[in-house]
Amino acid sequence: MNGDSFIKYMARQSRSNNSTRAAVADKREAILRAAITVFARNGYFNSKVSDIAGEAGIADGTVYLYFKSKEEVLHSVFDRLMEEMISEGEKELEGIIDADKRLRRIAQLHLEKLGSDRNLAIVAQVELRGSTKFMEEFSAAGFGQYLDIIRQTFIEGQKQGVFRQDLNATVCAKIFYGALDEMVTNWILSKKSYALAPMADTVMEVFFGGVLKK
Amino acid sequence: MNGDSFIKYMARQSRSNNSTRAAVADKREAILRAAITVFARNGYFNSKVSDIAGEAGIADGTVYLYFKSKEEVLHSVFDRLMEEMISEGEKELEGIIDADKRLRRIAQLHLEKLGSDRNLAIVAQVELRGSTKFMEEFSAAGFGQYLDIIRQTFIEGQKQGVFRQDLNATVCAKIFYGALDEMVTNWILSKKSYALAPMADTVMEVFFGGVLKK
Amino acid sequence: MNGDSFIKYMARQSRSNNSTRAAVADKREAILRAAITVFARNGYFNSKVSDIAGEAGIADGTVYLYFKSKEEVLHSVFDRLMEEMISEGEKELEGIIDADKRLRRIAQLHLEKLGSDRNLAIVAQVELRGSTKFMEEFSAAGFGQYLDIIRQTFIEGQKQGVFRQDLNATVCAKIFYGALDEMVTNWILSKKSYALAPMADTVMEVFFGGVLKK
Amino acid sequence: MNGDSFIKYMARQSRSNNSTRAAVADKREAILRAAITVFARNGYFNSKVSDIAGEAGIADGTVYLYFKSKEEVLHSVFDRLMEEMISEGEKELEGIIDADKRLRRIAQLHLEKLGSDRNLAIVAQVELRGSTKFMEEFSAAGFGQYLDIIRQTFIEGQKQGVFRQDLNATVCAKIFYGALDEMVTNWILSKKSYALAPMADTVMEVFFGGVLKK
DNA sequence: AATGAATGAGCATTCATTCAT
DNA sequence: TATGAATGAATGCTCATTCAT
Repeated sequence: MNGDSFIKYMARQSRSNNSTRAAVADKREAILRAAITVFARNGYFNSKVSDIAGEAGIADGTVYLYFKSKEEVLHSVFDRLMEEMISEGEKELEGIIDADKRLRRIAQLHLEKLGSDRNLAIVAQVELRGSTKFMEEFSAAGFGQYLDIIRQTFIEGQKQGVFRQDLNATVCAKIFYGALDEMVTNWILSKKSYALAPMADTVMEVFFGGVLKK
Repeated sequence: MNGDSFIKYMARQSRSNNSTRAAVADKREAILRAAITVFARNGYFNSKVSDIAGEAGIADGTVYLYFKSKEEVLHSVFDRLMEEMISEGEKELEGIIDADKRLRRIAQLHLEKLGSDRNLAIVAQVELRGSTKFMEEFSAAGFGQYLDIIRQTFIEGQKQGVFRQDLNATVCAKIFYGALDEMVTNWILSKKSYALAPMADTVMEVFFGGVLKK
Repeated sequence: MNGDSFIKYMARQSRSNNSTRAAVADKREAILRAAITVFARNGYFNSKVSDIAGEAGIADGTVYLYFKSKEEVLHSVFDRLMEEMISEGEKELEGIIDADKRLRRIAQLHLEKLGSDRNLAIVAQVELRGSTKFMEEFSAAGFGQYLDIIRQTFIEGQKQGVFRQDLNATVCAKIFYGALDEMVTNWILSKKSYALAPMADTVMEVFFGGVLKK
Repeated sequence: MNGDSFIKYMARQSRSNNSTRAAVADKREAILRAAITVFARNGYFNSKVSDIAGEAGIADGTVYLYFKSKEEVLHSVFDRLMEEMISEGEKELEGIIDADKRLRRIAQLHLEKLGSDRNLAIVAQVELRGSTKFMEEFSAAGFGQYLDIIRQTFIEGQKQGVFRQDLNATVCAKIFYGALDEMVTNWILSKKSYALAPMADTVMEVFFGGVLKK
């Protein structure tokens, strides 16, 4: 005995092919966006699942239809961010051949991306680091890949003869990333409001030419 | 008023001045050390007060004789670290006049300090950032001071004519700190075991001279 | 926007209006009844929230869906009792005009009400007094109102010419209430089992006529 | 090897006969007084042993040299009060033969005693009732004895022909006590400041003559 | 799929009591 | 006797997760 009405039956039919998948993605997306807002506001550990659900305008239980746990929500935020940064980066870097120009473009993209969404930046910089376990086990993949892109670009530059060959590419990649990262962290914590993206230029200036007077 | 003998009175005084105060400091110290170990292992939020007490070999309640709350333990870890880094730094830098040499020494000290205590480094890098609130409200003082020392040194170098005057000192300080910070973070997360301190050289090499081939 | 059928929507509505509200009231009620039992058995401070939950046959956390805290449970017990005694009293006294008959009816109702639920009486007599704060801040309203009804009735009797006009109404109301109260307290503490309500007659006899032989 | 000084030794000797016992009684007394103050302020369950010790100007542990537990302190407060009221009462009533005069004197003494020490009254009225267990198990003896003195006096009055013989002495004793008790309770809770003792007259007036107009 | 009431494991903190000094 | 640092059992409350509807 199925109590469903005809109307509901039709509605389910119409949903089942295209729109279902899209709707699912939409709601997942909405939850992730809500999570970023909430995590940025209170931190991961101080955020309740019900806060996320409330922010997303859904019931608490619904979160569990799209994510296995609160932790998985956090991982998904990170995964999506890394995925986006890498894929967007690849697209943007497609035509750029010179390693120095590629590196400069990476710096710009990095700061543009995080500078355009303060909440996302907060979660990325602060919350995602709130757990050694997380850093070790989960972020490894995405983050390592990101750092590797920088490293490969640096090596390419060394081959191209633009970058000094006496420097360790891995360490240089870290320095480069660390410098950018610090720009973001300070931007988040700053009480003043300023654009993040333009700082890419100064970073590149120093990274390329150093601070010593010649 | 008090039936105690003079000798006994003096003994008690001397105890309460020397050994008691020392004992109190010792236990506080022991708790902090235990907390660093435990926080490094599980993260702040996943650490129980009873874990800290257990690690320190004391009863749960005893923690509260020395700290007001679990949170205060975390803050104390941070405060002590910043204090140490700043005071040790000041002592080490005393005789060094050249800004470039001072900066190099700061880099070395930073990596030596954190490189000598992996747990402390983990807490410093990972746990202390696990809370936006924490970063904003508490670390502000110590961390800001630390960054300012670097900035002042840089400005000094600009005056001395060693550093380029067209660069913004604040941004350069952040780049310098960010690069060092990333060395530490990667060192912590790395599965390989290597010395952290020597990386100061490469960082200085890049920070000073840049990566571009001349 | 919602794929639910109209029928289903209506069904849910009617459920949330009737049965849901009733169910909520039922569970609140069940918790209050459980609390009275538990408080009567062990006293407020020696009762655990889990005792109340256990007695009510629900999980610990469920108590907090209906009450903000353990303390609020106690207050609710008291509030409900005062409310009931006053509203039931007003209903019962409606047609009674003579002040002496009203007073007698109040005495009967008071002892009937508490005499019909030993646990409730225990909580009312013993637990609710276990805190000066409670007596001062919370019971003020209800208890004061109750005592005032007695006082007004006494004044009415003085106007009607049944009661001596040389007596202070407030003090007489307290004597009346105090006498009844002591009946209840002794009944609770007594190891013998006897009916409480009939004692109203003796109290009225003494209160009306005094103990002196004429 | 005993480190005690000669002075201390002599001091101990001088204390050991008379003054020791007195000193012990004094400190016990001081603790009880402190306890009354503290219990009156916060209630028994909300009072810490360290509060009592602090109020008495001694160390926490010292309380346990004079009392077995916090609960025993409460019982001692009660025991001493009952003892005092009964022994003082007996002394005061010694020469009084007429039962009505005895009863009037009891009422006066009761209100004088509690009216002279608000904190004691608070503890007696409010805190000592905060536990069914307490009322049942401990106060039984003292309180029962007190009520019995009233009852016996009433019976005496019936024999003397002053009191009506158709009334149950036990119930009358309770009414009498209940009326007095309520005077005290209201006095404690009242925000206005007034003398408690004079209310004995009104209580006797009503108890003896009743409220009905003749 | 969506709901949200119910669950119950988990934990920071308190405080009566002890005991070495 | 007196101290007060140390203990550790005890508990109110939270919140991630489940599941009947």
